[in-house]
Amino acid sequence: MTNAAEAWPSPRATDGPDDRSAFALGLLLRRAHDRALTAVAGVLRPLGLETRHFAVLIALCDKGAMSQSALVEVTGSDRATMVRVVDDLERELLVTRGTLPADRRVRIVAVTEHGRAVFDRAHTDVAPVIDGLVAPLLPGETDRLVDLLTRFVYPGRA
Amino acid sequence: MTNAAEAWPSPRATDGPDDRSAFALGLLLRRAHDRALTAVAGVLRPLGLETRHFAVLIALCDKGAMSQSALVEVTGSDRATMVRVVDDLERELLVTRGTLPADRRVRIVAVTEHGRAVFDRAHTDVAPVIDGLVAPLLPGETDRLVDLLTRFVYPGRA
DNA sequence: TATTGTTATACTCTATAACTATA
DNA sequence: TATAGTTATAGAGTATAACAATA
Repeated sequence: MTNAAEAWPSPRATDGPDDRSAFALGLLLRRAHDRALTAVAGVLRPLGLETRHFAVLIALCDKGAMSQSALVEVTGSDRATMVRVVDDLERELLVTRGTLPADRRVRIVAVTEHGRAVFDRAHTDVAPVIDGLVAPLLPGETDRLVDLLTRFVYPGRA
Repeated sequence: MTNAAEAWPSPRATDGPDDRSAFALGLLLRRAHDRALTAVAGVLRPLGLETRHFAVLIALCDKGAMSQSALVEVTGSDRATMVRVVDDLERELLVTRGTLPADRRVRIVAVTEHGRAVFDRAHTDVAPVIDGLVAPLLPGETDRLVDLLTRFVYPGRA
């Protein structure tokens, strides 16, 4: 944190919570994501997980086994990355790769018991960090933020 | 960057606008940022700009000339990256690097007339895209989202 | 022909540290 | 000793395309 104010005669050379225009929305989203990523990644690291592994575990524990292509959709990553993420999880025995008889191209990824235990542990560790992240918001505003972001990300859905 | 065309619309991969828990906040922020980045970057590309160049131009046009370290603070990038971004902008004659007599280590970055013209053009082109991005939100909700994100990103400020 | 998953490769980004010139 | 800026480099992340198996 440098004292940008004395850097030049610009009245407010510090950064920009004052700029409320939608124009800064992209930058705002980047910083928000960065803040959340840093905090959550720090908690997951001791468990040997990265956020993308955690994202896959969330999907699997929340919605059940699904194909890798479905996981690609849910997490928004690409299929090449998903192969490596599932490789990692499989190596740690957190998930298994099964086959779908109806379509033998598809690999069904399912969480193991051990995987669910690790997820529960991660869940427990991450929860207070999330609470800390949203601490600047008033009660109810977190749900509001999640609601707005959800509708922003998934247009066309109610 | 993901190809939204492939990820959407999709048959029914059971993905997650239903999960409203704060747990998906990180993933939600990633997808939201990705969506905004893809859209804005597409508009800026014909102008020879990337979003980080645009972020610097926004700061300079909005708050006036400032040092590179101040730009690092505003944009949230690191100083090594900022050197290259300012290099790019300087090469295109969009900004100039000046010196601060009081501290000759500091390089004051100022937007040129040409730079401001390009910024205005970019601003004009990006505005409707932002409007399109926030179209799923009701009137007033965009300001609400920006407000919540701002307080999320800059805790400790009113 | 199209799609799922896989692999290999190339490219971009970022993080880091070393270096200068100033303070 | 500390800071602003610069440069070089290594590592991680991502995109791309080619490929095999299946539809």
